[in-house]
Amino acid sequence: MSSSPPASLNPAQLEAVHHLSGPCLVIAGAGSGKTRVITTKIARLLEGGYLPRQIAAITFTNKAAQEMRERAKSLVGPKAAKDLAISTFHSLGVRLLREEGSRLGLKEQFSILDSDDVLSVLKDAGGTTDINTARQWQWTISLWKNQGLNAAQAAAAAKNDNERAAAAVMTRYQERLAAYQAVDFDDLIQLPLKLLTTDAEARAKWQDKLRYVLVDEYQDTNAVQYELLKSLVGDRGMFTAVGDDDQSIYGWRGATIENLKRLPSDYPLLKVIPLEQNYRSTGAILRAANNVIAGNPKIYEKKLWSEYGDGEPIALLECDGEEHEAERAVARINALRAEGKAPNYSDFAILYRANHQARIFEQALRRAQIPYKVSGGQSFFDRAEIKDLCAWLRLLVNQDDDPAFLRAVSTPKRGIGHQTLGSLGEFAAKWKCSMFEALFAESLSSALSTRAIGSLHEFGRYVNDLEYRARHAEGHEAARTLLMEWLLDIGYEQHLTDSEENEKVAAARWSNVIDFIDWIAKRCGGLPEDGGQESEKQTVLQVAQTISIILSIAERGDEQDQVTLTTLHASKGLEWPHVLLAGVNEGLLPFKVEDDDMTPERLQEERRLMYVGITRARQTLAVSTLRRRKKGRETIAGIPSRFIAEMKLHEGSGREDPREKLKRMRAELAAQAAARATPNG
DNA sequence: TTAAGGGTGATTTTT
DNA sequence: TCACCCTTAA
Repeated sequence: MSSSPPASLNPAQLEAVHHLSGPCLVIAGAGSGKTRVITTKIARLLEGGYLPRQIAAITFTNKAAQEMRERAKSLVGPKAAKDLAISTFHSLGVRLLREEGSRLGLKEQFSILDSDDVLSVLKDAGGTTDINTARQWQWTISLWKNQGLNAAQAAAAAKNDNERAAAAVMTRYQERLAAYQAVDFDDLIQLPLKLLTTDAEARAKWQDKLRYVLVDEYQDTNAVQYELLKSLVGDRGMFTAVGDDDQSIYGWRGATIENLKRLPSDYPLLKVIPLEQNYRSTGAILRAANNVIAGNPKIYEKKLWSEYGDGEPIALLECDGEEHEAERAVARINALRAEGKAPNYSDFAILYRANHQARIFEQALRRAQIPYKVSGGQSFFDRAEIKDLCAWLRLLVNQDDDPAFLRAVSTPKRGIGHQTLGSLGEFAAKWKCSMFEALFAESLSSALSTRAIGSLHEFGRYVNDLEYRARHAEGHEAARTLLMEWLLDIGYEQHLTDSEENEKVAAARWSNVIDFIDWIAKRCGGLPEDGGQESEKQTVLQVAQTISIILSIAERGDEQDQVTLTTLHASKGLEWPHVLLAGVNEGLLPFKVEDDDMTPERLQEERRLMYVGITRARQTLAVSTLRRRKKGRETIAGIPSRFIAEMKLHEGSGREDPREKLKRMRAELAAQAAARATPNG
């Protein structure tokens, strides 16, 4: 490998890559090649003597982490790439807690609850069956945790009855997590921070382990993540934060751009490097983006530019209602394809503010027989009933899977409540074993009543029995029989009817369950294939073992030639040759519900959302707005978003507006005449 | 009185 | 699309 990065990096990128002596903040405009900077910098660090495992690159999503590792691999080779500590905030937290959790009284195999698990613990802890109440609590508690508040502090900060109730539930919730030896996603950040701030030995150890830290999407960090980074990098402050204040759109879930503002004062040696050259969009698109974002106060000055030509002017589509908007979107897609400007359907994206806006576009695209995919919607496997059953299967495969145990043991309810599970959890923590293992321990009788132990044993025996049968049921018929027996044994259909008021919903859930059973049974084989041959038979247990792999492949529906429909939020980080921003109306973008006062901060975040949307486009951008929209039975006037005016579509290049062009030419002629009149000043 | 069916309204989401 | 509310019919 050459000693210097590829010559094709621009000066700002080079500066960002080569600044190794201290803290570095890269303000990476949209499409400015930030991933390239991060991966090149990793290569540079390796050359500078860092070991791969000493370099931590932190992202927000698993997908981003995976992509970064891939990109790094092509630059530094597979061996070094494998050892790099590239991970999400949360998986870094998991790593820390697995290794050091004992210092916080956490057993090594603690459980991580997903948001579904959290919801059921909250329902239980708060004594409600109402999902919306529980969701409200979950939301409030999570925000508090993201601000670094514990239950007591939250109680003190609570401003109204709802918040006071949430704080009270939070206390019980935390007790329960502790008893189960479980943590939630927020704890994966909060607890490592607690460890590093209270335990000097652990802090020194980890600061030594991770010598250099790179953070991607820095503008999305919350208060707790800021503190975690701060204690990870210590006084040495060897880190590179890469982010864009103009793309901070997650304030509502705790991200704070204070983290960007604070950085220079917390690290006086901080080197701030803006990346302004854009390698993605045409001049017209960038001009509109710059014009819109100019309405926001700046933290760091930055203006995107590119070497590409001005390109197509931005199209403004004024529509008579949602149906019309969808029709025009379809027409535009067909037109651009007919003109040969877009060979593939995957060159198009339709972006909108709220998920439900996808519906009407789906209808229109289906009618026009244009393939599309809606990203963001929850998949079949995210449904509660499917996750219930997956928990059972996971437990069959691995009895030490505590979250699976907790879910299976309590769905359906079988007289094993949180008291029993709490004691079992404590017992398991004490003996450093899984909850399932603990359940058969002799000495458990000292911790639990005979009756509780009886129920637990009954459950344990049933799981073992089921595991035995699953090991032997082979082929789709045997599988289906077994799986249906299982559902009957645990009374799952009854559970659905009991837990759901609405009979129709319960029936729909049950039908999902049947689909899922069929899906597994089919995978157990023994069915004739295309060649007439029977497929190879597998046992239910074998299929259960591969289920997580199958699920992750099943999710991969991309690679297809389809138009993308997605929310503005989910579009961040992506790009398409042709983008349509839909429903750019007051009330929707910026979003506003009746009688709420829009704070300047809220409006600014909405503006950044618009900015993110605009900068997704490479070649053409269309912005559609509703002149009329339906409200109930009547049609009301739609007001175009203020952001449309802010784009200043008729200013700038002079190409779109002949009047502007004329004015400029006159001014130029006058200037020339003036220059001739007074030669050389 | 109850069930069924239409109409309506909807922030944004990852771990 | 999905959940909820209100109307309507038996």
